[in-house]
Amino acid sequence: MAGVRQLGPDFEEIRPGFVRPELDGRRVVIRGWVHEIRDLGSLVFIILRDRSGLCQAVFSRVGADSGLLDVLDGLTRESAVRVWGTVKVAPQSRMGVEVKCEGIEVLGRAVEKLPYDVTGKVPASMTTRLDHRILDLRKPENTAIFLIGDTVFAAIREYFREQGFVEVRTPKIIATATEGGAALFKVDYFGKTAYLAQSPQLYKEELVSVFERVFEIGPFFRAEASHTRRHVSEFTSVDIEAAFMNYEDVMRILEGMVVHVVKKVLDERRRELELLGVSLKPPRTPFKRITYDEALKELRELGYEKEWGGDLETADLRHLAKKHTGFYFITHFPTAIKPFYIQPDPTNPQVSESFDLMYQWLELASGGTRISDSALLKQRLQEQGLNPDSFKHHLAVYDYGMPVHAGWGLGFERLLMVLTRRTNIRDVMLFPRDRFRLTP
RNA sequence: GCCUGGGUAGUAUAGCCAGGUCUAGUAUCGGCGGCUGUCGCCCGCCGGACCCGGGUUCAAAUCCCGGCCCAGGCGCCA
Repeated sequence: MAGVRQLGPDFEEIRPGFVRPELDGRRVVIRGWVHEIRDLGSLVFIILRDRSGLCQAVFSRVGADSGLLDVLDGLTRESAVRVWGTVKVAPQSRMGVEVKCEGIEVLGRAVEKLPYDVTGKVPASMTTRLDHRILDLRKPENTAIFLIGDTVFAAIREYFREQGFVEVRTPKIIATATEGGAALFKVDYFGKTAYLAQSPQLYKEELVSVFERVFEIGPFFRAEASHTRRHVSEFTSVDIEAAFMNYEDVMRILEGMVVHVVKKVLDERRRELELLGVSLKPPRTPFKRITYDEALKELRELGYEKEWGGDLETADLRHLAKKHTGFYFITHFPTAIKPFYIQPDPTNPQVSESFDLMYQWLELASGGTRISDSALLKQRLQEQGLNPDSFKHHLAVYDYGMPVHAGWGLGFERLLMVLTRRTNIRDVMLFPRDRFRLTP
């Protein structure tokens, strides 16, 4: 049976979440953390927890030896313990089953006064929670977020393998800004100035000329002084790049990935979704697609006049979200507001073969067809005020047979926010780094 | 970088506008005692706080100035 391991003829090891009425009468050993203690005098109820769930252990003080009484008297919340006893169906308990225990051993003692209320009876501010993040993560609903995240990682990798993509890792310490735009963190690199990478963009493009289809899941860094619920300085990006594809091809790959991820989470993380109170269903494909021009028209209809050529601002996206719920694409942004490597539409170079994946007003991903022509790429670099000399290694690759290619980058944590219905990105990061936080 | 709001026991808050009745209230938490069916256990007793510095005033948690720290939003972006 899942979660049960035979230890010997008399005792099996079992995890708290796997204690079920069907195991009535089994002699078990359980390891976990003390989630709650309800001491009624002669009777002591201890709720044990590990990431699999909770179970109730019952101890009787009547007839217990002094050693057991001492351990029970000194027991603290959140201590790591091992208990042993017999599983009993217990109609008088809400869980319907409990473990009638004979013994307990403290494996790691927690102090009496914990830095904040781990039971959740009293809410804690984000600052307090993050200052004591390990304790905070032990709350079942917080643990659940990262168990779902684990499944999302696995589902993404599985999907790309099926699609013939090769997982790669690109440098995170780089010599020059890759795209301009976002501010970079400067680091001292043996006396030279280097930067933390803001994206794998140029490397992944180069790599399609070797592997055709690549993807990377990795950390990237932005030194923006942003202070919002959806920005952090270190985030996880899911990036793909594929040869012989255009923006429409990679949009299909992107929506396919989202659907695969949702299905997998529904399959494997039902308990965690329930714990979070989230009901999910796989979105229908294809996702809705509107062009930048159509977005401006819709904004105008909603009473917000916007001049052609500017980027869609947060306020605009919030207005658009009234019409577009769930996932949708905005395509064909003006070439001028996109990075230099985005392919202009050949029939109308003012607009580009680009797209953003939105969830309501939250931007999840952006991508497009890339320029594969060396001369055009140089021209675009210059038009954006960048110096082609500092891109000479990159440009050289375009002389060695660079195919047509396209790709996108998706903010992993933003996707996890959507899947777990969290409104603050810090909730879905183990140890977030933002403008004002560098520890723990 | 800019704008707005905030900092009171371990945690979360009330009090601040309209200074004195604050010996700073409540919940949770922790300690001690009681309880054989708890499941946000319950009951009794106890413990613990006004961010730092300066100023105004007979009197400051409350008003003013400076500093430090935090939250949210904007711009930018994933």
